[in-house]
Amino acid sequence: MAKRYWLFKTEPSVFGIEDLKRSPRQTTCWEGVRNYQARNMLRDEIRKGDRVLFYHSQVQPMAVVGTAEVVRSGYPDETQFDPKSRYHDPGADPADPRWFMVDIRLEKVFPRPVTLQEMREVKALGKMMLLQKGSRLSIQPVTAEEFRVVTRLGNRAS
DNA sequence: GCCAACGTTGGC
DNA sequence: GCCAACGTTGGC
Repeated sequence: MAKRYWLFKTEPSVFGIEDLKRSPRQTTCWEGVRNYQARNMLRDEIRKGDRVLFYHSQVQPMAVVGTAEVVRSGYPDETQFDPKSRYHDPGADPADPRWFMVDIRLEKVFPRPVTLQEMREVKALGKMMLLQKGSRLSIQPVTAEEFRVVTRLGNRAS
C-alpha cells in the first residue's frame, strides 16, 4: 500500500518533540488517544512506514515542529486497562480492546517551526484539516502535497 | 433514536 | 479567560 501522511497533535507540556528526541531510540508509543475517529485511523489506516507531521498545540507558537515515521502499525493501547493510568478506561475489555496506538520514531526536528499563522498564509495548504474551523481531531490525515509543502518550509533556512 | 445538557478541545 | 465546535452521556 502507498505510504500515507498524517498530522499528530500534542501539547508539549504533556509530550513534546523534545521528549521524543530524548526517548530511547527516539521512539515512543502514541498512547492516550480517546476519540473514536482518531482510534479508527490508529487501528485501521496508519501503517508502518507512514510519515507524520509533529504539531504542538496549546503553546506559543503553535506549530509543526518536525517529522516522525511510523515504525509500528496499530496495536492495543495498554493504558486503557491500567487503573493507575490517566488514560484508564473502565469500560475497555481486554478481549476486545477499545483503544489503539502506533509507535513513531523521530525523523527530524525542523531547523525552524512552521507556525499555524504561517500555514494559514500558504495557499497550497488552504484545505488542510488543521486549518479548518473547529478542527479538533488530534490525529489527522494530510495529503502528500501538504506534507511536502510543510516540510519544505520547516527545512528552509530562516 | 432523539436531543438537551455537559465536558473538553484549542485557537484567539 | 472566552467561547465556538463538537463528542459523549443519559433521560425520555
